[in-house]
Parts: sequence; C-alpha cells; structure tokens
Amino acid sequence: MTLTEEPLTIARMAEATGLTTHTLRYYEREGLMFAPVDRASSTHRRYSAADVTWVAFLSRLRATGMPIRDVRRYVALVREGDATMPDRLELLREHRQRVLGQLDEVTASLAAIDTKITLYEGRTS
Amino acid sequence: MTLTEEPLTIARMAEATGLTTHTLRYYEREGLMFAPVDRASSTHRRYSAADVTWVAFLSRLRATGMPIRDVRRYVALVREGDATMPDRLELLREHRQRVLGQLDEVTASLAAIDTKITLYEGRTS
DNA sequence: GTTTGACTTCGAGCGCGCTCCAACTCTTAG
DNA sequence: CTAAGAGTTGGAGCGCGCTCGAAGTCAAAC
Repeated sequence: MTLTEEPLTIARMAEATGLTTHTLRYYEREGLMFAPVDRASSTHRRYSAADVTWVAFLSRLRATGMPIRDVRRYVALVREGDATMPDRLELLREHRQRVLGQLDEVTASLAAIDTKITLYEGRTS
Repeated sequence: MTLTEEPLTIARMAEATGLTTHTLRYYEREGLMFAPVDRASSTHRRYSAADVTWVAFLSRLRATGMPIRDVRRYVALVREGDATMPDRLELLREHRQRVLGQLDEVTASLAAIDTKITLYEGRTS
C-alpha cells in the first residue's frame, strides 16, 4: 500500500524536492539525472520515487558546494555500475575534506564576527 | 619600533590579505574601503595598517557569504560614526543568524554524504 | 638619465548556476 | 468537445564576484 510510489508531475516533484521546475529541467539537461526521466505519453515528465531519492542526494551535494560538473562526473560513475564504487568513494571523500575545510573557515570567520558583535554590545549598553 | 606601520604597496597588501591586486582594486571601486586609500605621489596606492585590519574583517564577512552590497552598507554605517552602532549591530546579528543556518544545512548535508561514504566502504571492503 | 618592472584606469569578459521567455502542445475538468 | 491550465523545448538573459587586457604612467635601481 505505497501510495507514494505514484509518479510525480514536475510541479509535484518541485514541491517534493524544494527545487523549481526550471531547476529540475536544468539539472536534467546538464546530465545530472541518474536515468532518463519517464514520460507520460512521451512528453510530460513523470518522476519516480527513485528520482526523488536521487535528487535529494544530489541536492545534498549541491548544498555542500559541489560544482555541477563534479556532480555530473559522480552520476556518470554511478551509471557505469558497481565497478566504479572505489572512484565514487574517492570523489566523495575528497569532497568531504573540502567541506570540512570550508566549515572550519566559516566557523573561524564567524568567531571573528562574534567578537565584533560583543564589542558593539559593550559600547551600546 | 613598529616596522609594520610602514605603508604597503598593493602587491604587499595582496600578500598580507590573501587577495589579489585585482580584487583589492575591485573592492575599492565597489566602495568597500573604510576611507580612501593613501597614494604615493597621487598615483600608487599605499595601504596603512588600518587598511589591513579593515580588509581582514571585510574578508571575514565575505568568507561567511555576506554579499558585496551588504558589506558596502555596513562600511557606509561605519563611516557615519558611532551613532550607527545599533544598526551595525543589527546587521551583524542578522548575518550571524544566516550563517548559523547555513552551517546547520551544510552539516546536515555532510552527514548524509558521510552515510553514503560509509555505505560504499561497506561494499568495497 | 635610463631602464625595467610595478602600478594605474577603464572597461570588457567570464564562469557559475540558475531563471525566464516565447511559442507551442498536452491533459484534464466540466 | 472545449477551454484552461500545466507542461514542453530551445535559447536568451541575469546577478554575482571576480578576472583580465590594453594602453599608458610611475618609481627605484643602476
């Protein structure tokens, strides 16, 4: 009884993923979808549950600043099958390290900003 | 005995701040400097220690994703003097909240990526 | 004084990631 | 069956933050 298995129109997919319909089509054009999106009567897109799962993960990659071109490389590896697992792992690990570095930098900068805030608070109190 | 008080050429300023000379000129054009940068014989820039301090802070704002236009607003307030302290404080606090939100989002996405990494590690071992 | 390399301005160009428009077709509610 | 609203494609446009090129001027070393 999984009603959620019904395919989604692009509008519903946009709601489900938090992306716009424009962005969904853009990602597809850019080769970021795992497989060609199903079509209802060969025109309107019908997104599967698997599509939702994939777009959710792809959004995680984007949210952490992975460039489109790297996402494309990653999904290309996924399409090639299990043999590319080590490559995917390496790609994700490298990305992870970059993100950790960015987090450090942002955190350090935030601390500097907090110091300034505290200073202002002292002067306006 | 503060040798560091000697003004810096743009090239040395670039070294000191980690920005390029192009970016330094760009920021100045965009109205992001606190005060007009000194000139040696009215052409070549000579950056003061105060300039270094300001650019360092401005880089913190940028590193945390504050848009150029907001940095401009902030520095405009600074120029207006002590009366604008409450406004500056508010601006920084709002920025701080946005940054905290971004940190949360990135951290959550990173966790999802870590999960995927762990999954791959399980399969390739 | 001359040379060499750093610096100047102005404006154009670019890479990224969308975002939007136009003109058209399809789906579905009534 | 028809009308209205949702979806389609292809390509242009945009906002941001630099980045670079050209053509010329200046400074410091010799």
